[in-house]
Amino acid sequence: MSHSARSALTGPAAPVPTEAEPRLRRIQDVGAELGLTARAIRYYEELGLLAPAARSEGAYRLYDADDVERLRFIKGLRDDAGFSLTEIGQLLEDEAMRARNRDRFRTTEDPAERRAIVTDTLGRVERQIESLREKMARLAGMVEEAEGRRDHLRLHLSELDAGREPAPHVHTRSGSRPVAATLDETGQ
Amino acid sequence: MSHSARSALTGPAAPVPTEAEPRLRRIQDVGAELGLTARAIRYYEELGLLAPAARSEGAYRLYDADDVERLRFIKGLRDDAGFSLTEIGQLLEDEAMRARNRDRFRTTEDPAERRAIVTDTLGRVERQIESLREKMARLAGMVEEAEGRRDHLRLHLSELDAGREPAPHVHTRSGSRPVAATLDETGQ
DNA sequence: GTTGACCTTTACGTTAACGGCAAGGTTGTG
DNA sequence: CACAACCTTGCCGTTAACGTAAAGGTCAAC
Repeated sequence: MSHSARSALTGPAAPVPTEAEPRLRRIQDVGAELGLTARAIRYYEELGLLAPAARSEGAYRLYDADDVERLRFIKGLRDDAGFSLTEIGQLLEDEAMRARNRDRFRTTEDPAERRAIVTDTLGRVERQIESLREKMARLAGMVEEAEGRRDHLRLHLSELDAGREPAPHVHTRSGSRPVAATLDETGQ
Repeated sequence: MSHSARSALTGPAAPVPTEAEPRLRRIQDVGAELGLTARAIRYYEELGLLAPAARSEGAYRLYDADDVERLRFIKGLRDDAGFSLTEIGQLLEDEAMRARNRDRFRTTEDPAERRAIVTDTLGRVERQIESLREKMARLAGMVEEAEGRRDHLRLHLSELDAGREPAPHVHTRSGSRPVAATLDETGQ
């Protein structure tokens, strides 16, 4: 029992996983998992969204689980939240500061300073949340509007099915009232 | 009572609002209200997101309230939901079909056909909602994650304020469990 | 120790979503 | 009618976010 097996699946290039080591992965491997190209990842590093990755002896970029998490976070901000890379940079700058704060926290004993650090970090996180919530709220507004149209159509349809003529067709344009309060979650 | 007044405010260029007419506005006017440049609006028309606008005798683009609504919708999809103009094109194609369906609906008497049309329209709206909800759900996930961090920090802070040392610092990395279930909506 | 898949940097190309300018036409007002 | 402030259609420029190709180095496996 020395080599054999798993070479059939992994091809001619794979980092050696010894014992309980940090588990470092190469760029394309990580990219494939996250749905990012190697170029995109390098670009993010170039923009400073990631710290310069660790390197192998031959200068290959190597990523650990934390790096992958950060990349996943970036991809989330981009795809899910629709932030630009510049905006993401802001949000991550806050994150970087949080990391630095953790260090500062550990290297001081002064309770007042510690409190200040945590308070600062808390503020950053809260602003991050605020930023996300704002987007969500506006998105929610659009969903509600669409749901209003949906409910109107459903009503219309049930009237048709009842064999009667459609209602006066109120033409509920540019409405801002809270439609569909009781019907919430009726779909699917 | 013939002219006078309102020329002091409106400057040397404004469409004449007679009686109860449709109220048509020029491109920059509309753009200013929506936070869009004239160029952007023309570009949207060029991409087919808007139907070619009505024109004045001198070929000026003229927009009515519906056009403005549609533009507001587009801007919402872009800024709030973060969709690309191409994606917006898809969503609006569905909307265009809905409009055509309204016409088809009015020009037929066959109840079966009418039902089919409404059903089709309903399907489109539901897909639109689905699309928005998907984005919202992922965004909500990110918010929850951030709220988890926030709550952790708050706890930490209150411990500091109590004069004690911080808790073991659980290092809750890459967590996927539903943090902060009971603490929901504690902020603001 | 040679291969083949992967990596490196460098650099130019591409697409989306407009910005900006030129050259000229239109409109409401004085 | 003259004027300022808008508008029109080109058309080229720009920024973001990568794609892609070149020229070469690395790495695990055979």
